[in-house]
Amino acid sequence: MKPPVKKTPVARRGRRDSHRLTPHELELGAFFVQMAGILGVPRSVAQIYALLYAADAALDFDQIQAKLGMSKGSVSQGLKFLRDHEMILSVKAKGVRRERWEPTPSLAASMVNLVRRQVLPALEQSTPALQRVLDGAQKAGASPEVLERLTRLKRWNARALELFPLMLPPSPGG
Amino acid sequence: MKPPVKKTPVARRGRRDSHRLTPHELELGAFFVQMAGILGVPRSVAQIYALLYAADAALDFDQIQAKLGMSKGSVSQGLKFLRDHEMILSVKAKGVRRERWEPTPSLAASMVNLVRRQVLPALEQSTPALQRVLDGAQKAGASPEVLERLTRLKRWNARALELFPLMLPPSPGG
DNA sequence: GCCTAAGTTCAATTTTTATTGAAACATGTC
DNA sequence: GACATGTTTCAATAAAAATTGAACTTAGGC
Repeated sequence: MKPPVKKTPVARRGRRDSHRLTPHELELGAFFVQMAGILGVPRSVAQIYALLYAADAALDFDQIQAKLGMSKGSVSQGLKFLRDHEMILSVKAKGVRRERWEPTPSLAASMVNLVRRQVLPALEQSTPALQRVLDGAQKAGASPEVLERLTRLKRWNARALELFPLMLPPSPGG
Repeated sequence: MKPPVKKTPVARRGRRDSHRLTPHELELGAFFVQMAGILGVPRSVAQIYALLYAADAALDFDQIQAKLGMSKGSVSQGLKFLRDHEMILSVKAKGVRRERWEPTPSLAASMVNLVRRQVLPALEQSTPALQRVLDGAQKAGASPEVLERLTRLKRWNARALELFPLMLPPSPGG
């Protein structure tokens, strides 16, 4: 599995694009990349977010691509991801086609969104699955210990499912 | 990035090893694999854990290998991971060389361990990094908005760092 | 309504991560 | 202390995930 703390993310940097970023932009990038790693978000997405986060003004597609030295495809997909998770907002001056992007006010809300979308569907799917597992074990004549374990697991899942929305409410602003 | 809900984990199954597992063992395996995916734990580890979780008695190395049809290397590394994270216990009859394994009583405590080990080091590393970023931005004459954002981020990190050990205490049994 | 700049899609490729298996290493038994 | 059994290590390989870039689509100004 991926090591607890990444060795060094040298891979794609060093291919002469880092000179476009200030040292503190780079370090903030590394921070977001690390956090993103924990949440299973790809590094390119984290880099885009970090760039916008440290930017004095909203940036457009080409500025992002240029600063990070990344492909159109990645920028497009990255912005889509960030949009879908309500982590960035478009700032549109009218009469201007080109969109410009800035981070949403609340990073906390953004992260909550992210976690919820990963975890909630999994918990929901699990409820009937665990019931089936328990039934199966019962019919197969499993030991009391196993049945007890599985029952606890099911209860745990149910409780998580009811607690989760309370901890991380839908989106009442941030 | 990995899709929110895995398409189908057909890959390595179907290579004629699933017939060794009952339907409910398989389904529990799928459940743990999914949860593991969210936490960034490889599927082989989740499969081993699921197997032990649904087992009436502690299992040894060879039983695990046979039931899951997986290599010695994977079993060894998987058990090491689970041991390191205190998710399984060895049940040793004396005079018997071979170790046998069962899940630790508290799954909750196990998962807490897992999350802590991923998150805490990241948070700790981040504290000085974010300070440097803020300093850098200040010296570079960043806008008040950016400085404010970075300051909030730093406070957030500090708070997470102090709250985390409280939410997920070291290991007072479970 | 046409033309072009802006953005998206997706198959091919690269990069990263997980798994395998054979050789090396332990450890209990006689 | 030699042997056999049980386990770990790690280089090679396979699988999964991220990234690229060129072809395609969309939207806006004229």
